[in-house]
Amino acid sequence: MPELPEVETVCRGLAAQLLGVRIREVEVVRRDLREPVPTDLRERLRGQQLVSVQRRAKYILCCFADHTMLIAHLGMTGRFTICAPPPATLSTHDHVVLYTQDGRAAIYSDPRRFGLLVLGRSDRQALHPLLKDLGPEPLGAEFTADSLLSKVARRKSPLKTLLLDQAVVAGLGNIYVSEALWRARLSPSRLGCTLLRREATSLVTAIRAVLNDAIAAGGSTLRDYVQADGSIGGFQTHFAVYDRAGERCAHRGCKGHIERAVHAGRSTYFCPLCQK
DNA sequence: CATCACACCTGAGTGC
DNA sequence: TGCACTCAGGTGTGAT
Repeated sequence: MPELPEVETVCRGLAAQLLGVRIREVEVVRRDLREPVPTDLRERLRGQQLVSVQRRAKYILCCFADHTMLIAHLGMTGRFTICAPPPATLSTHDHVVLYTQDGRAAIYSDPRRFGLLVLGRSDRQALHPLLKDLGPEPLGAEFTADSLLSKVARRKSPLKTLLLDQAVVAGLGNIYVSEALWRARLSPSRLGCTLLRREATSLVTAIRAVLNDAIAAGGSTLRDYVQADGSIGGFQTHFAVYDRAGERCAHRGCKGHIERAVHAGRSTYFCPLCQK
């Protein structure tokens, strides 16, 4: 579910609402997420003041005044929403609640429990095991045609698979990889080692553009995803290819129809006529 | 190394 | 209405 634009939107919502607040209490309903919720989460966060909310790849990083950092991942179905006042009873899949001193609650929910909540230190962020092997941020200055080429030039996997690899570029998921390849007119089946320099340039541009468009729309909601304030995203109506098998290709003058294929077990959508 | 099938878990949708 | 089955936005593991 939540890919970079969705996680970015959640981070912005959390930051806008919660920067500077103190955690009054922490309630852990169940610990068995993708990794166990740390047993000392409550004592580490209680009384702490939130000083920043950042995103790295698909991770939400909540940094507190003493450099304690809460690392959250939403998996496929996770939500991180702010409630005021806190609900009288929690829902089935609400796993962890942060109650603030000003009478609100940040609720972490995840039906499938593919997400996680763990602790790290904001002053040693880059060394954390979950973060240390991530590739460049696609919206950052380090992500260029050269840096992309250096990571894929010797790889024999399809571009679809490579772009899902968080060590190649950090934050793309199944939807935005299909959308970016369509915008760049590159076939998802093209092997990394065949990518030309000018193609890498268009791919970098396409990735940036689709991510920026999706962030501007508040992300994409297929089913579970909501922003921090509970509202749904708006980009799902702008998909050119994702889940649009059989429809006409939207590139001007292209007579193709969108097809579905499978790469590494995941659906890929593309136009066989204009993506080369 | 690189690649890939599979597992993790729940819920929604489909077809009978 | 119920059941069996497939699929889903992610990622870590282990086999090849």
